[in-house]
Amino acid sequence: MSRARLTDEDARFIEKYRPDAYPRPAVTVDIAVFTVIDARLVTLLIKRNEAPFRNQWALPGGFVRVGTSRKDQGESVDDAAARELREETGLPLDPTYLEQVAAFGKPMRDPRMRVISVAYFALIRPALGSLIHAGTDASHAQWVHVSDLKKRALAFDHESILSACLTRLRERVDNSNAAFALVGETFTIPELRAVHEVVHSQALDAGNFRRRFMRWREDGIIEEAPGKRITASKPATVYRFSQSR
Amino acid sequence: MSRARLTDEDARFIEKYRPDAYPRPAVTVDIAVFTVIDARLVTLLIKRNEAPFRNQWALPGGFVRVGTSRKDQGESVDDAAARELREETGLPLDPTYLEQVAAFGKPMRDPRMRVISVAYFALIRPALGSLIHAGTDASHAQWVHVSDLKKRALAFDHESILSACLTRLRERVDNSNAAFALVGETFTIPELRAVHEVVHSQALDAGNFRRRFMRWREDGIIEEAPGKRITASKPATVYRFSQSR
DNA sequence: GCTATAAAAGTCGATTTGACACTATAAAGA
DNA sequence: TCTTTATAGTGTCAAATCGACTTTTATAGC
Repeated sequence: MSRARLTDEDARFIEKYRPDAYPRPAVTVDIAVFTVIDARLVTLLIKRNEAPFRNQWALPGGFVRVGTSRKDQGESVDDAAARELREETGLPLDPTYLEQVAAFGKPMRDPRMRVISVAYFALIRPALGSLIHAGTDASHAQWVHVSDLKKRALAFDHESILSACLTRLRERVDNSNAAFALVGETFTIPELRAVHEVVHSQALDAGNFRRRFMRWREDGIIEEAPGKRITASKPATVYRFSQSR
Repeated sequence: MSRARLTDEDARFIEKYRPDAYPRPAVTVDIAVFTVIDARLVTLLIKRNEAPFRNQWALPGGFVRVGTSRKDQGESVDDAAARELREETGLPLDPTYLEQVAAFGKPMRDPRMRVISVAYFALIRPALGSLIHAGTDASHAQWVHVSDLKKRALAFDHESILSACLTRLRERVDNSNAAFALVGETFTIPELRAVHEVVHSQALDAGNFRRRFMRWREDGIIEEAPGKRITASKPATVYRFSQSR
């Protein structure tokens, strides 16, 4: 498919176009960041230090930077999500996994003004997860066990957003390569199984999971890595994800 | 989960808040409307009669109506999609199926200004599909065979949007009840099979599809309806979708 | 009535899945 | 050093599912 061309007429029209004719919404991104800490699925919450919902817990996120001219239209929504993630977590590197979930656009979801939010979910490797908490003020950012979320009241409609992100996460762990972003660069079969178990909060048969794993291996999705993982009992074979870009 | 409450402080803050601090994007909805006409999957395209991309084909859609005050924040994005669908198709009733697909937010996707678009796909029953074309100016709205889309250049990034909507449609036909929105209120097994075939553009084994169908029936998703569908050969049993709201 | 056609029903082997038993290998402790 | 314990890794089996295929049945059209 090739995109339709802009005509001279278009160019003239655009030159004259005054974009202030209609009121516009503010657009934000909100990100459900997941990782696994101590064999439990956790998500990052930020304590707001501004009204509205000051001192309440919310998902990390912020406004999409929109440029000030026709030529400079600012950053993409995806880039805004990646940037906010970097800024709020303080992580130097790109997230292992970042995917858009949906736009949330009910009126009055923000009492200040009309705000439409695009939700993302991000996955962080377990080892990095602990860094975030250490780096920032502990009272400002907090990893919260997903199983404890029911007790929490979140700002805005972030409970709905988080719920949608969780559903999407579970779907991706089952049917795509998302789970590999929740283990280390190298991992054992039981480690990967633990991720699946913790995401679905249900135990999986070790033998059956291994069979499934071996099919991924045959399909070239994962490959054996050198070394063995020393555990309290029999050492486990170590693997790595093949599509490491 | 209960939402966090607004405090008095919030109320005072909101009262003083001036929402014009940062530039905002325009937000639109774009809708891929699908139906089946003459046993082929088609989507509705609209010929733009304004710049940019004047006289080019585009997906139906339009701007989300944002209110002018804190109290009146306008319509929800979902409502905007339903409204645009009504307006552009002229159909009096609600669409049988309308689902958000994703937000498209790259800068420069609209040459006039920064526009973020939320994409939806809608499904229309076959009988109603023909009405639309008849009702509007034929040169203005057109049902296009999905298999012929490669040849068409569409305005904006509507080719990407349409492609994402098609992918989602196929996923929903396979794994949810979307297909029932592409047959009549009552339908036969072969009619429903034709929908699956046309969406995936591949023939399905009649016997195996029937077996799958019968499992849906056992699960109470569909139920037998009175009467028989008269065909050129053996009459077919008629069914209906059970969850008719 | 005969024929063509498609709905409807049935068959069969291959594959997948879930539940479970069994074996192998290391650490830990007596 | 021998035994225990834990868990990685292997194997088995029946049930469910799936794809390809055959057979029966009911109707329209000739």
